[in-house]
Amino acid sequence: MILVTDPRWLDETQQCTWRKYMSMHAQLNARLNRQLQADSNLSLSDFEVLVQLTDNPSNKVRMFEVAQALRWEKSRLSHHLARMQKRGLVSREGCPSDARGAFIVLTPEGRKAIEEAAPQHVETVRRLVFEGLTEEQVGVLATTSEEILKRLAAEED
Amino acid sequence: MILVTDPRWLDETQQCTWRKYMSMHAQLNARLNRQLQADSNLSLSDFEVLVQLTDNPSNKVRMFEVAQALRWEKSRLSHHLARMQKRGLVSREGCPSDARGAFIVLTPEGRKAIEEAAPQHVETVRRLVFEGLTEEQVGVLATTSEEILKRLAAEED
DNA sequence: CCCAAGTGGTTGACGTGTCATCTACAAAAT
DNA sequence: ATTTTGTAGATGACACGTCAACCACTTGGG
Repeated sequence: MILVTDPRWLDETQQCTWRKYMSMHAQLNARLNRQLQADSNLSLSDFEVLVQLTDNPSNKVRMFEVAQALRWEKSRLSHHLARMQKRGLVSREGCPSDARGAFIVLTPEGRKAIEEAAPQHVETVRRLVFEGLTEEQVGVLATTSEEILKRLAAEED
Repeated sequence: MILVTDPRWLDETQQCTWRKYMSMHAQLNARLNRQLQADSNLSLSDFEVLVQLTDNPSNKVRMFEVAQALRWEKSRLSHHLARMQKRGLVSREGCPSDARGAFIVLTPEGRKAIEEAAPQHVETVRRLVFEGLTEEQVGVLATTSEEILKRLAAEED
C-alpha cells in the first residue's frame, strides 16, 4: 500500500473532483444543447458560429478567422457550414483579395434565429451555472480555465 | 445604456468566464481524446465504459447500470457497445434473472487496453489540469461542479 | 520567372451522439 | 387471468467531429 503522493497519479480528492467535473460538463452540455434545439432549432455549435458572425459589424467573416476564434478544425467548420447553409442560416461569398478564400455571411434568417435563441439560452446558462455561484467562485472558475488554457497552448505541437 | 444588473442577463465578468470555460473544456476534451486515441487506440468514451467494468470486481455489469452511472442515453450505450464489441473490448451475456436484460463483460483484451491506457491518460490529466492548480482551486472546482450538478438534477423533467 | 512550400478550403470515410420507434419481457392494476 | 403500463435493450436515420487526402491558389526563394 502506497501512502506517499506519487506525482504521476491523482490523489483521492483530485480523482473525485475530476469525475465530478467531467460528469457535470457532460450533463450541462447535453442540457444546453437540448434547450437550444427545443426552443430555437439550433445546436450549441450553430449558436457559436452565429455569435462569431454577429460579433462582427459586417456580419461577414472569413472562414479561417471563425476557425481560429472557435479553435475548430477547418474541416469541421466546412462540414458545419455546409449544413447551416442548407438550412439557410448562412451563405457563402468569394473573397476578392484572395481567390482561395471564402467569406461566410449571416443571412436574415440566421440573424432572426440567433436573436430569438440568445435570451433563452443565456437565461439557461445563468440559471444553471451563475445563479448558484458566488463572485469568488466565478473568479476561480475563470482563473482555473485560464490556467488550463495556458497549459494546453504551451503543449501545442 | 443600462447599467444596473439585469438578473436575466450575464454581466461582463460572467460572460467572459463563460466563454473561457467553454473554450477550455472543448480544447481539453479534444486533447484528451487525441492523446488516448494516439497512445491506446481508445476514445474517452471507451475509457469511461471500461472504467465502469473494472470498477466492478466481477468485470460484468448490467447495461442499465452503466447507463445510469455515466448518465448516457440507453441508445448511446447500445450503439457504443456494439462498436466496442466489434473491436473485442467487451462481450455480451444474457441475464438469467431478467430475460430482457444483458450483462456487458470485460474481455481480456479490454482489460489489457485500459491497463495500458490508464497511466498515460491520468498523467495527461494531471499535467494539464491539476499540476497548475492550488488545493484551494481544486476544492472550488469540486464544489462548483457539485452545485451545477445539483441544479441540473433539480430541473430534471 | 519558376518551382517548392505553405495556406484556405473541400471531400469522403468513419466513429460518435440523439431522437423516435420498436421488440420483448416484467410488474402492477383490474 | 387479462390488460395496461413500465423497463431493458436494439435499431435506423440523421447531425456532428476527426482524420487523411485532396485541389486551388499564394508566397517566397532560387
